[in-house]
Amino acid sequence: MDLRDRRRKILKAVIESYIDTAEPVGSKTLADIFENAFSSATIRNDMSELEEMGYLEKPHVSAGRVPSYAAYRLYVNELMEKRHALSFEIEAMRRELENKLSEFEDLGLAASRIISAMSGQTGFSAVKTAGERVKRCELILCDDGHSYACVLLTGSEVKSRMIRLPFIVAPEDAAMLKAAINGCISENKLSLFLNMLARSVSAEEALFKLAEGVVRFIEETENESESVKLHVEGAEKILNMREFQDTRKARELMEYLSDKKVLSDILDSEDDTPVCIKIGPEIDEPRARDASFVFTTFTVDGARRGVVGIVAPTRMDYGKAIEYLASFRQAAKQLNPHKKTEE
Amino acid sequence: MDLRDRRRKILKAVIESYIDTAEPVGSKTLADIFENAFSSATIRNDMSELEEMGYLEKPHVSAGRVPSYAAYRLYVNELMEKRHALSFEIEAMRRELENKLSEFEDLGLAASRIISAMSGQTGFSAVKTAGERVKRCELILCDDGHSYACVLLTGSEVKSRMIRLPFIVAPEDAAMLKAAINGCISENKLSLFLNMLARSVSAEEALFKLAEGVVRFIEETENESESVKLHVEGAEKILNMREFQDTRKARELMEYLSDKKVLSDILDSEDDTPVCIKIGPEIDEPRARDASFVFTTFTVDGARRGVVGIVAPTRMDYGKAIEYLASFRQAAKQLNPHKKTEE
DNA sequence: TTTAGCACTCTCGCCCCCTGAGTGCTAATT
DNA sequence: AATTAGCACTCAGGGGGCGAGAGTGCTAAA
Repeated sequence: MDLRDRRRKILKAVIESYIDTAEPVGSKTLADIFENAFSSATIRNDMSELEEMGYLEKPHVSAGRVPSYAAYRLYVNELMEKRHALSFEIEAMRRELENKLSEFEDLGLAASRIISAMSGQTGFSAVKTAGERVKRCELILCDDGHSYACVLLTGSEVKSRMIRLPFIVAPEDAAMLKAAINGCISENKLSLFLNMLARSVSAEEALFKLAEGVVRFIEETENESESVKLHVEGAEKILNMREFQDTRKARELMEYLSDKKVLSDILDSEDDTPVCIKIGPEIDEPRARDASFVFTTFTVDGARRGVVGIVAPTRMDYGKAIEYLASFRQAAKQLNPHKKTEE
Repeated sequence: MDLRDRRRKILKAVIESYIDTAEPVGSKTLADIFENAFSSATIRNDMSELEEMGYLEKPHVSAGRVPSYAAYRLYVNELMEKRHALSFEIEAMRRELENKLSEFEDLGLAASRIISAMSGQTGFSAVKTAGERVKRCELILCDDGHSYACVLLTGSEVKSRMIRLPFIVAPEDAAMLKAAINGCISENKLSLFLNMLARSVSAEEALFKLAEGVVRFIEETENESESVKLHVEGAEKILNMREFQDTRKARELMEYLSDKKVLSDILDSEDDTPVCIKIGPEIDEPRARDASFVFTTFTVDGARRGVVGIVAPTRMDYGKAIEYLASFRQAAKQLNPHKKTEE
């Protein structure tokens, strides 16, 4: 039995036991786990070495050992057995995604709910609607005769809104308005157009109201598309965890999670691995010291991009989390009807 | 000084002091509040009467008194001084609502966020999109030449979705498809139509895919429209409160709040008062014993209806909560461009 | 290099006591 | 009859002391 190897085994066992029970792990417990292949004294020696190397910590002198953040990092990088997403899991995820997506329309909301429900942990998502411009608008007269459905097309999305008017606008006028607006969109002269229109018709007139509504909708859509939307779902789940029994810690984490600005910093730091892991202090934020974030980017329709992930105590089950997220990523890809799955 | 009157004053003072400090209130504190208009002994006598009447409770013998649920009920019904929504507050709320609404599009999400942010408490919302049928669909060819924006009109809403196709569908074919589908919508024969179509063209064909996409979108929209969507925002805020320092209580409440089914029960119980209040055990749910719900219905555009409210400990500031919600209600009404505000 | 044995340390739960806040009752006062 | 002063009583909460149990590090033997 190679010494290095035994130490790695011991470290792995400590981490896995701690993930499972949230209790510090003692030498005797470990000896049991290894069915006394080596004695508790041997294990004590190794553990004391591992402590010096910075992988283990003692809450106090007689409490067994707890993995350090460095240990978790080593664990996810090297020690952990990597499961890979099972096809039936991907399939379940895909169905769920399809359902929820039509139920919510909001991609981020759907993503965070699914991942939270499936993993039983707190889920989060950030979706940045890439800063796209509106390319074209359409106006559709509604059956009530005095409302128009305004439809905007960007490169990859449709958005629509009802514009209600106090009076009737003739379809011909609406058609003209549409043509005029579409003409101005490309040249970025919408507000100019609105000013011009204001001079030729009264501001009270329905046609003007319609124009105003359309222009505002376009502006809002373009502005919105630059923003990032964050969701946190199932926040109560992390409260069940041992480490957040301490009310102060729980509160601080909840606060951090609802602080959208800070959270988005983490997500910006995404690297190129499919599933990214941030362990405790790797996020530069004291309130998140005891939590880890596991997340992945995903695409739907090849265009709308997002980040979805799981927040849990640092002693979370990283293997499971990675598995769920990989499944989600795959599932989202399969939703895309006009591209083949690559990976 | 009429005795009845004094007792009411004392009860009011107990409640308000408790709302403020979350500490049981003793006779001496009260004597101070009344600037020794009556002695602590007198107050003790009255308090003991009030206790017998069920309005006050003792956590233990030497801890001062705490209002009972009945006391809060009496307070909101009779004792409390009713503030009314200030116009500048309504105005601020309206602006906020306009912003957020365009930012989120999701009415419920916007409502819960606004009310949570403004009140500094946990906010929630439930929006039922009244079970409306799709009346008409439109298809708009996108610039990429092989995607169609599918737009659905119900009586009061527009919904849109991009349908991407692997191949090109000729605009004439799309126009025909649209006409056919619109013909079938009113007679509820969509699935029949799809079957029929399947017989005349291959299921692989783009036209069929398009038809399928449209029909699915219609079905989803109609199903969705019967559902209720719930949001809870700023859940961490209630954790700051004294009464939820107890982790078990906090967890239970959070659990209850994320249990969408149960929460919707409360909301169904809305009565006809503009702002409805449910105090602790008035909700038949042990996990919510220590919380009160203050909520109101609102309408935007005269059509989309919802419920929005505040959850807080039973000792919340009911006056403020009511004020915020009344403001919100007003603000939502003013958003509606084609109806005059009535109230 | 591994293991058995042992003394040592520290947390945690328990009990006890003390203090302070607030009460209820009684008797005196208005 | 209503109010008030005075006093004995109760009880939660904090602090200190104590013992049990868990786990360690060290030493010496295998």
